[in-house]
Amino acid sequence: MQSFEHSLPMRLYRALNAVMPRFRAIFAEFDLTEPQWRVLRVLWEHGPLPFRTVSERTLIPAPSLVGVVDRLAARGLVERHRGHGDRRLVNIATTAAGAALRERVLPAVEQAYDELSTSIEPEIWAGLTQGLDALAMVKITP
Amino acid sequence: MQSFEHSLPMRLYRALNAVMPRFRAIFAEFDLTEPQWRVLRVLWEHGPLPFRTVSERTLIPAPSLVGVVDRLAARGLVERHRGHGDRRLVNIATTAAGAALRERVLPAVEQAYDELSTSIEPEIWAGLTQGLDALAMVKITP
DNA sequence: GCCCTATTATTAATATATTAATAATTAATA
DNA sequence: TATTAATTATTAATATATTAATAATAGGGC
Repeated sequence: MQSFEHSLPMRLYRALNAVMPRFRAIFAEFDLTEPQWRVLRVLWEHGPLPFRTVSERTLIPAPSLVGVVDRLAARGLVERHRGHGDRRLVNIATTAAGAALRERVLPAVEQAYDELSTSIEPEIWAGLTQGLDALAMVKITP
Repeated sequence: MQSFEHSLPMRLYRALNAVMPRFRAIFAEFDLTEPQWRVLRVLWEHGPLPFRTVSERTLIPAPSLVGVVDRLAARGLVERHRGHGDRRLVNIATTAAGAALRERVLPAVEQAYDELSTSIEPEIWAGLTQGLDALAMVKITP
């Protein structure tokens, strides 16, 4: 029986456990959870997007995203707009308040990210991202 | 603004999203969730362990682990035993049924793991695990 | 135009994550 | 030894993940 703690999934989870608390502490300063941050982050980068696209780019499952958007909308940070052509679609867009939040949150997060990336040797970092991208392309053959 | 989707955390999440569904499908065949599997897995490997140790080795936060152990115990797969020396401690152990489950679950999981590891070039895999271990040691300086 | 199928967002039900608080016990220390 | 502090498991409250089901809409074939 191979060692559980040395398995690839546990290594992935440990890496996330080591890295994310630092970022979540920054999100919490602005009363944002990590999924809420992800939604704002993709909207800041790409502008208004269909619900489904937000789900795909944030990796937040659609049923979870419903509640995340609900809470962001309740705080006046994002808005839902029913699609004009296809009326099944719902577009998500930041409000003025949601857009303004960017100038306060992004710098702190980007600084933490810089500190993270500079704390790893460039060759290690490169091998890591290369391996992660290879994993992400693994064919799922159940 | 750096691309969100190319950030290291999102690469980690995408890698897990690509890899884990295959394993969760196997767990589900035996009516096990992933956290439930992790608890059984460490007990199979190490024998009875204190609650706190199970939490650390499975990476399941203590408050979550309470419910996970509750449900495994309700199904007769594990048991709680109050510590004899330090009566704050709670030891977790598999029952006979929990131990027997191992012979049915482990082979399927190990086969899937073998298929995963052989689907990645050995050098890529090595660079990946090296990078993940480096990340796991990153000092958290908030 | 009608019927069947597919897509989209949502709801429902259960399990887990996260943070803070708590009860029971143990250790430390004056 | 009496009291204070620290540790352990648990509870509570809220948010998210997961799977299945559902309502509304859209498309395709006839």
